[in-house]
Amino acid sequence: MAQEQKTLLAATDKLKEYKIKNTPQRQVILSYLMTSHDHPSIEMIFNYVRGNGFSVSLATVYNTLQLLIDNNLIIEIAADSGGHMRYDYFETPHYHVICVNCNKIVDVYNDKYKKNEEDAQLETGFQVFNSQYEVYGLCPECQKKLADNKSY
Amino acid sequence: MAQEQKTLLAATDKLKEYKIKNTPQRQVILSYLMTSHDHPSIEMIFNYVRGNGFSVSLATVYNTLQLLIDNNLIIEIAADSGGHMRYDYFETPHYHVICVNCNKIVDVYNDKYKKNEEDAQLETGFQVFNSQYEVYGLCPECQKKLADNKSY
DNA sequence: TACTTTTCGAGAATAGTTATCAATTACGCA
DNA sequence: TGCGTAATTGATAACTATTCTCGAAAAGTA
Repeated sequence: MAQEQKTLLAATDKLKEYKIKNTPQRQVILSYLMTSHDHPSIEMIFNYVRGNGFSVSLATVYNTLQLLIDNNLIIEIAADSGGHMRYDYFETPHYHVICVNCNKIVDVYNDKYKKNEEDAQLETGFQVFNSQYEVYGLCPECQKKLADNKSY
Repeated sequence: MAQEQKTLLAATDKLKEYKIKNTPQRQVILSYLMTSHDHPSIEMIFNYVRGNGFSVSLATVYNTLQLLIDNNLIIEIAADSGGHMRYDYFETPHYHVICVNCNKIVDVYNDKYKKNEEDAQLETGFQVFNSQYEVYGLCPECQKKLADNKSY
């Protein structure tokens, strides 16, 4: 069986598990998020779905993403400059290191930051569901690029 | 001297310290962010400045906030539902606990989460400038409100 | 005080997101 | 297996947050 179909099935299972009505659009969007590591934007998702031969509208992409967020299956990342939100499947806790120059997003699979959730709960009385950590800096490539430009 | 004037002076000093050209609009916006703890939105800032007898346009609010962000004086918080960005003076490291129901934002002054910056730097080779941590949950009031609604 | 440069601001332009609603589809149930 | 109901889809319109434009005004410097 092709890898592509396997992930479609995995996405279908997830949708069932969360009692989300199973449509082709949702399968493709979720399977894309489950397998890709490129933290796609709305536009990338829209193009991906159409590129794979499924019909879809922007409205459906927005609706589906909101649904997946509400079910805590994916998270939204504010990748500042450019102003485009990015989306990420969030089964395994990890945090994001974001380049302020080129907007690249790198995953770090380390859930130490999650430990603060308990503190937050104790401190504020909130019932905590989730937490996110983002680190901002310059990626190695942009460090080099900017250093080269300066040494004129 | 009135408290209000003191914070205006404090804001002026900050602007000088960061070599940002000193204008009434910038003074008022920065002093508002330095003293208020309500993580205001663009609109709230706009209204505050006009409400205090200063002329300002939305464009200026946007420009000023971007300038302050670029100088790492303030940070932008994505307070999801509603889609309005919120702004916060960021001299003392702290993180934000956000109610997913009413969008209230509570500060927790604890910089443990900042320790992950070193990890991130080692792991990714990024030159790290800053990091942010957000916790999502239900505030005590909304917990109560929702519990009451369910027990009909 | 005069000069140069930067900033301000009103409104136009843009772009991301949400709303609308008829046609279609999914899925529980007999 | 097929029917009926409720949910979803999608093209487009509407909306709204943000950015752009550019002449006027103000800030900082000598």
